[in-house]
Amino acid sequence: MGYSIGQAAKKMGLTTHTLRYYDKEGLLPFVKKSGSGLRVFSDEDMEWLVVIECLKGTGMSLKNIKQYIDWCLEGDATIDKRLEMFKRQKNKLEEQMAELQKYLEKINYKIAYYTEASKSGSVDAVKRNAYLAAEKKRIFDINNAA
Amino acid sequence: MGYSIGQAAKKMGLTTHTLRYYDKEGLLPFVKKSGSGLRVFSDEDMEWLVVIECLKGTGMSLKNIKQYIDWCLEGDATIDKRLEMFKRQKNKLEEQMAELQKYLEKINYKIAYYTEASKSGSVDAVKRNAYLAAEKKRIFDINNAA
DNA sequence: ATTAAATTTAGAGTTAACTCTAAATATATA
DNA sequence: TATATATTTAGAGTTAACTCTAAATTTAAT
Repeated sequence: MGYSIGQAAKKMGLTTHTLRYYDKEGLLPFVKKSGSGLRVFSDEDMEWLVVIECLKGTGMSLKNIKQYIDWCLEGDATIDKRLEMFKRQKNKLEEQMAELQKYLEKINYKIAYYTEASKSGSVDAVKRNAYLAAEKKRIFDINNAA
Repeated sequence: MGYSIGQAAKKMGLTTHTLRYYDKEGLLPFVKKSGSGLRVFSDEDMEWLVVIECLKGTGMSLKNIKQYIDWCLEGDATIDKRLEMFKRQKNKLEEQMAELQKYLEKINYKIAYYTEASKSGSVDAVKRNAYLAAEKKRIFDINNAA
């Protein structure tokens, strides 16, 4: 009915070192210890880890994640702060996704460029390809609108 | 017809310190110096910076970015290596985008959860909301299929 | 009951990517 | 031409997030 730190780490794709580090940093105040002092992760604890992973994966620092967890411990008085935090994180995430979309366009250009270069065995010919030159200007020119 | 390091930094949203650091790490072998030793960034150099930013923004280490730049300096013999590198980076990027999409679902759940909690002034009532409980199980349960 | 594997702690060490400093030189502004 | 601002270098310092170690204790496997 509970997971050892090793089992929890495996489920989350983390190391036990990392989980103990998170605990030391105050990110896992909800994880209980057994009579002999071993950490026992419940299913609910695993859900906390999923939230931590989500915030970390969207670029939040461990310090700010701890802030959120502290607000949770404080109770209902912090509900609006937590709501605002997730709204801000959603905005940040949507900006990240838009940024990645632009990176994808650049990488697709490079793949097209090097695919042509590979065919002809040289980049010189590709530099005279009008379509790729126009795409390059559109996608990479720093003086275009951001 | 060329940018100073300060102008280049401003255009890229970086600091001059960072550009000099990149240069020291071998990422900017193409940037020329003026007669008196000042770096002069051409438009083409700015395009290199855009590529570096793209690779960095999609999670490539500066060390691996340098590897790519070294291949470019080596010439046509490395075209296929460069093509494969961008294909790998595209795969990585698509995985990242899928991951962010999943994070967005989690954050949207949290916003729905705390919006309800904010209305009632307490999280307790929300925990009895059947729809949110089902969504929580679907979105956060570690034992569901990844 | 042995043995092997996992866990505990405190604390030291590592890594990547900056970030800053100081003193000298160069460039732009009034 | 003064003065202010920008740039140069080498090298030191910082930060976040791990990552590892060692010695003791606990748990699981035979």
